[in-house]
Amino acid sequence: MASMGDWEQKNLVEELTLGMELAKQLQIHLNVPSSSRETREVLVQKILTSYEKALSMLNFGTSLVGELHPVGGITIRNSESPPSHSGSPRSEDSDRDTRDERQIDYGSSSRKSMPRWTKQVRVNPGMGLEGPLDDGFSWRKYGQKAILGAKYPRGYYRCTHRNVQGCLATKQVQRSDEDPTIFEITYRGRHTCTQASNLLPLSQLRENQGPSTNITIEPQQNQLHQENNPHTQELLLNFRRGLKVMTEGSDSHDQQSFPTNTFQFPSTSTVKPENDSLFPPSMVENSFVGNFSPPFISPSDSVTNYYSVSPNEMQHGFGGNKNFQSSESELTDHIISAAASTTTSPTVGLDFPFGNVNFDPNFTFDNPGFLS
DNA sequence: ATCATTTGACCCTT
DNA sequence: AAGGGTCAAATGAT
Repeated sequence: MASMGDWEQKNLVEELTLGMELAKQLQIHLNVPSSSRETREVLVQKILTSYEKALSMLNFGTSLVGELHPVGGITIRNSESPPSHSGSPRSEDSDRDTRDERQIDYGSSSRKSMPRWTKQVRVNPGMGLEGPLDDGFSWRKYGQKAILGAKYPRGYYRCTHRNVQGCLATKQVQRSDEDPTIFEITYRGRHTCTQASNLLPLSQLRENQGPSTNITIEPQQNQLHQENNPHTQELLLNFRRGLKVMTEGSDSHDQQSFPTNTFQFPSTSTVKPENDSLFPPSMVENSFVGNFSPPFISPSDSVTNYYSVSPNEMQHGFGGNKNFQSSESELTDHIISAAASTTTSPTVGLDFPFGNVNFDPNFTFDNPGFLS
């Protein structure tokens, strides 16, 4: 992978270390009867966030694999093939997706070589999404264009910090005309902005490691002007609280290569609701898809993930899942799901190999083989 | 006043 | 040449 700056690497190590510490705490809490479930869930969320951030820093190959079965939550599907099989009718785009990104070149800044991956998000009709389920990144819309053969226009977003920090991450949101409840989101490029790591300041996290910590991954000031709806905040809070971690079928997948999966809904985003053509009010009251994107980028060339989102249920919980994609992208190792903390399993299943891992502060990610 | 979105024009890729 | 992607001025929102 491209050389990583010292600053970034240091942050990464810090993040991973923090995740480990949190995991240990969780382990302790699991054995303490007096520990509330909420506390545990908070820890889980922190862990997930921590690893999420680490992955984001790494621009590591994460892809959503497998299925999620929250109580009406989100279904995630991953596919290497164009998404037409799952509802998207626009083979042109899909073809292009698979065509352009045969080689990933993280070191190059050329647009062509930017990593790209696609996921699909389904929003069950009949309810509006309460708030911006976002990926922790701020997106700014810079264009919208009608696409040949598509009923709905495609929205173009870039990282808000493009100018300030030169972050080149972009995403496109395309609503499926066959199934208007499905939105195809294509991510491109890597977030180089510091936003990702600022979402959950380490200092803040560490201050809140006590038994009665509250959610700390709350919107930072830079987003306050954008989404002040208390209801929205509450929803996001619920998302976080509802996060559950489960693993499944995690037979023997190289656990040394971060078999973690995370999905987060940081309440930070500056993306506004889409216009009606893309996001009818009947479906989304607030921008959903516009904000719904994980802060990670898959190194695989064209990965399609499929989310089925039921906003009703999402009020109770949500979850996501992603895996590092090795050569076997079919693997469904770990599933992270979020479900209502009041309606689902009261326990958190954590099979992550957090055991006795220690991170060497001098560890270098240039280490050949680390990522392979 | 500042920042985000909209939208037509322009550029680039195929 | 056609279509997709981006730019940037106009407009809107805060």
